[in-house]
Amino acid sequence: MSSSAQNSNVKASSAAEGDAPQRLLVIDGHSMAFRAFYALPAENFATDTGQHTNAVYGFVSMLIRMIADQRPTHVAVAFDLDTPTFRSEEYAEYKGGRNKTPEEFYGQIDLIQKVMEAMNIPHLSLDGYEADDIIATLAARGEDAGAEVLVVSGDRDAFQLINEKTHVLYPKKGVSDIPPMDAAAVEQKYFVRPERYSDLAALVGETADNLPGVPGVGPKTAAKWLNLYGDLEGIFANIDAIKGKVGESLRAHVEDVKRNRKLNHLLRDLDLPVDFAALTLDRPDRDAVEELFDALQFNTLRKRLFDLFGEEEEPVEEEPMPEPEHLDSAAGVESWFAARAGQTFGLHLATAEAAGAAHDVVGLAFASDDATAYLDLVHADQATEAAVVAVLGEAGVSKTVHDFKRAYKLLAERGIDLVGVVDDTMISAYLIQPDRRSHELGDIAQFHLRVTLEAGESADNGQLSLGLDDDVSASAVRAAWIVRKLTLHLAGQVLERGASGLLTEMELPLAVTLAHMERTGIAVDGAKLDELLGDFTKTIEAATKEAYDSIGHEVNLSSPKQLQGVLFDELELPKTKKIKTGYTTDADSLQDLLIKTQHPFLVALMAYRDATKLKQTVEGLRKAVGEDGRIHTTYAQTVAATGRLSSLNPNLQNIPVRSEEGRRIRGVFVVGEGYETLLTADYSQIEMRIMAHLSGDEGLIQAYRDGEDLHRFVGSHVFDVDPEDVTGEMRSKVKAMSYGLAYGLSSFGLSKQLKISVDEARTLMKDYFARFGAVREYLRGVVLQAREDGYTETIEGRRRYLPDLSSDNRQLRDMAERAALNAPIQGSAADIIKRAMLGVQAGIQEAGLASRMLLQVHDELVFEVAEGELEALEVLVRERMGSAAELAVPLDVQVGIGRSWHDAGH
DNA sequence: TAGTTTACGTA
DNA sequence: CGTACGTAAACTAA
Repeated sequence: MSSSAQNSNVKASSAAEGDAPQRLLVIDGHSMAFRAFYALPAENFATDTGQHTNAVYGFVSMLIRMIADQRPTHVAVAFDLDTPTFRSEEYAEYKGGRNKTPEEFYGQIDLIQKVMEAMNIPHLSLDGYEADDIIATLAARGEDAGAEVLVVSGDRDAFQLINEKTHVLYPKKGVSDIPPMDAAAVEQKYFVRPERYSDLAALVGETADNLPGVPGVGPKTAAKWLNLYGDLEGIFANIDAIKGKVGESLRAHVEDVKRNRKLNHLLRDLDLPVDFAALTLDRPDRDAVEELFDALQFNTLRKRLFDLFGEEEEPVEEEPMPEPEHLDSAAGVESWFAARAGQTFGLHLATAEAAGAAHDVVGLAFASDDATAYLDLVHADQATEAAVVAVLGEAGVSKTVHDFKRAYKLLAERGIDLVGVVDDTMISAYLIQPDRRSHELGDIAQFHLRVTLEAGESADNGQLSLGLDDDVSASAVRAAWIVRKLTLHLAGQVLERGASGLLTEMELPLAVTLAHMERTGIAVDGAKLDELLGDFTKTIEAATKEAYDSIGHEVNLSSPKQLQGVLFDELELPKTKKIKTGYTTDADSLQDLLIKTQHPFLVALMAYRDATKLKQTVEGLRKAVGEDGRIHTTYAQTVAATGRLSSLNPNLQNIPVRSEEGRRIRGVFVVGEGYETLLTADYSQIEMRIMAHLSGDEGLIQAYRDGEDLHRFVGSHVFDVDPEDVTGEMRSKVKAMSYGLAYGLSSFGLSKQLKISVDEARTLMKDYFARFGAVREYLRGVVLQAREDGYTETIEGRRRYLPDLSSDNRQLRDMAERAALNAPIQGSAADIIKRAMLGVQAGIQEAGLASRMLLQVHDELVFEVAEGELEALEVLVRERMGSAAELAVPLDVQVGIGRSWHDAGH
């Protein structure tokens, strides 16, 4: 015999004994390995030596998930051997006709077995028998030991094992969706109890095992007979009573059925050299796992595995918060901080609703390692306030806050400077998990510390007109205490993820710069705004009338649902792309419909859409104009997963620029009183330059160094013509492709965008990569590396974690791959302009200029230039933006000047 | 009233 | 079947 129970060091655990329920997980090794193999693309999972690992990865991933979800006390994996079994001896064609094992699968079973050995999980196989028999035997032993048994198998023969103690986990698709099958589930699906399943399978046959059943008999007929006559024996006893074609068919194939039944019966009493205790789940052999996973290049899986078996996480015993001290005198403030010199203080601002949507600071909460304090700013006398202002403005006193930019602005409203901030828990949490949707204090406290910020009350909902409110001060103190704890907790993870530099050298200083930009705002011309609103309103009215006339009745042109009725039911235009609620009416499709049908309603509808969009934008801007005649956007520093900023209330990063009508809106953003002009500065083609840099493609790099028209240059190579012979059409195709590549564009997508055939698009891409091979290598490498590491990285080391790169869900995986292609490029561009902003801001200060930075639009900065500073500022901006990163290609900066954003554009 | 869907503006 | 965002209106569910 060649049984291999490798684990001499698996010992009976005492933890699993006693009253604790025992649970045995038995896995069909080959079956699950194949599942994993087909669920994950082999080309994305390979080591440097060329060994494919997709089946290994999927198998181990599935195993980890099973152990985490099911919490078994005992685990075993059974494998088939290549040698003949009693079944193939009996019936030579058993399991014949199967497709040849794919080449990429070779060696992966061995690797899975090695992983099992490293994980101290017994794997078994037995000469002459199949894995199913081993599983059946182990299940029987588990049942005898009083354990609950879970069989994981993609083989339906396992259903015969189901009873009250034993359930089967039968994978539906991939390796992540594995619903448990119990007796009821089998009955629902096959109309017989599990103990009759083998009889049913014998009648119906099993294609996968090359066992033909009775022709014309499916599960329904078989179940009917079995329920009528009890079991197979009963059927045979009454075989002559069965009428019709199927009856004849059955009588003609009795021998086949008997053979099938003999072969699909699983043996439950094999002589296996392990007892139940030997299957006890033990901890992995850490060193062996390290070594093996190094070779397999499984980095994220290693973490998941060790997390699973890691030290049981202590439920965070919440340290009782010290009673807050009330700081109500200058001496009190000074002595409280003096007694804790050198510590880092959690700071939280208590705020109250002020006029409009604004907030006022009404109090300050502090938390040190072992004490908390609250200062009521509303009632504090001047000396007390001066004392705390000194603390806040003292760089030597370290503070940590949640949402530094907000705190900085709130304090700046009162003329207070906040200095010495060494951590912002919102930014730290963001750098650790940039994909999280919320980084609010309560959410990250819950996630990282497993504590609740506040039961019910939030920090700024108190009625404070009369002064100190207990709830408000209490929740502010609590928040400061949590912020302090979070900083301690997050610091290690920030360091571990290489984000310390980003935090202290980039994001924290940037918060101050952004605060200044937000407070400054940008001036708008109110009269011009009103004029635009009138113009767009007129256009809307005209378009609406035209639309109604062309179809003979009214309809809400803003309602996609009503439009569907008009377009596809009433006018019976050709159907567009399907969406959840029917067929899309988006601009692209309307354009297509117009070309096909020339229907005047479409023209009016498109004009209506354009004009309403513009009007909405104008209305939004008008509502956002402050008392100072300026618009103050807010930049979200912890929202975009790639590292970009986003802009809200209002969004000034999506002001129209492409259409002439839309560009008029840029004309309302003007230079403010006392200033000379606006200046815009933008990076030209920064993402393409980053692509050239990251890929190291000599052709692209040289083109940029020579200052060539990049798209013309690429076009001449792709279409194999002289640069001067590149037509406008060729240039725009190449441009679309070049940008598309950074987004993971497919040939299908490219064909759609350029309105060319998929074949033509494919050829275009092929020719592109033939000339710029390094780009293809780079893009391929990004995904492979990210899959291995679990994250992508920008030039400043900003990471984005993409666990879905290993998902067996095709759609999720594809999305993650595209995100992986784009994140380093978009994120590096974000790094560069952030560096540039800090550089420019520092330069303005060093030079003592009165000019100021107003807006950032991803690759563009907008400045308000003070009298006589135009030349100095332009030089400064060009210099600092141009030197914000050292790339293999130059960073080209284009500058425009004008009294409005429109005029300064270029 | 709160959340979702559709559409569309920017880089 | 191209990434990253924010906003608004209509619609749906509670």
